[in-house]
Amino acid sequence: MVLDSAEFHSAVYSVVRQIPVQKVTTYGHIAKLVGMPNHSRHVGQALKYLSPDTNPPVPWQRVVSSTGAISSRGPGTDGAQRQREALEAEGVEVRIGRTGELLVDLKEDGWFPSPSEIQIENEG
DNA sequence: AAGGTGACGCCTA
DNA sequence: GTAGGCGCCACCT
Repeated sequence: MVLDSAEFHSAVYSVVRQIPVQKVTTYGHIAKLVGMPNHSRHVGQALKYLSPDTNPPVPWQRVVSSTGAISSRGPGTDGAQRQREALEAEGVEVRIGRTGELLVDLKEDGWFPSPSEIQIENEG
């Protein structure tokens, strides 16, 4: 498996598509599920390179960092806000941290299946 | 070719 | 509970 391959991307997408509504998981856990536990950053890359018209859709809003924080994507961008709105529209509670960070409760809404509980397109 | 960056995560003070 | 440092590796300059 090569990191920047279509294979890697489709593996990531197939996992993300299996996140249930009103649940969230982390970049790191997805990395583990696709068999590359030290490549959480590349999970973010794969989502970043998603096109809006990807079909079937990939619920990228259900992926957050290991602390439960929604990644800001840098000061001039609205990605974090759009992710918050998408999550709240699904019924997921999003809190605001002291420094204005958007936080979800991983204890309550986290979804961390073992690899055997999911299907990975490339391997199945 | 070389160095910096990033939709991250873990370990240590 | 918070902050800072380091590891990670494809991509961009």
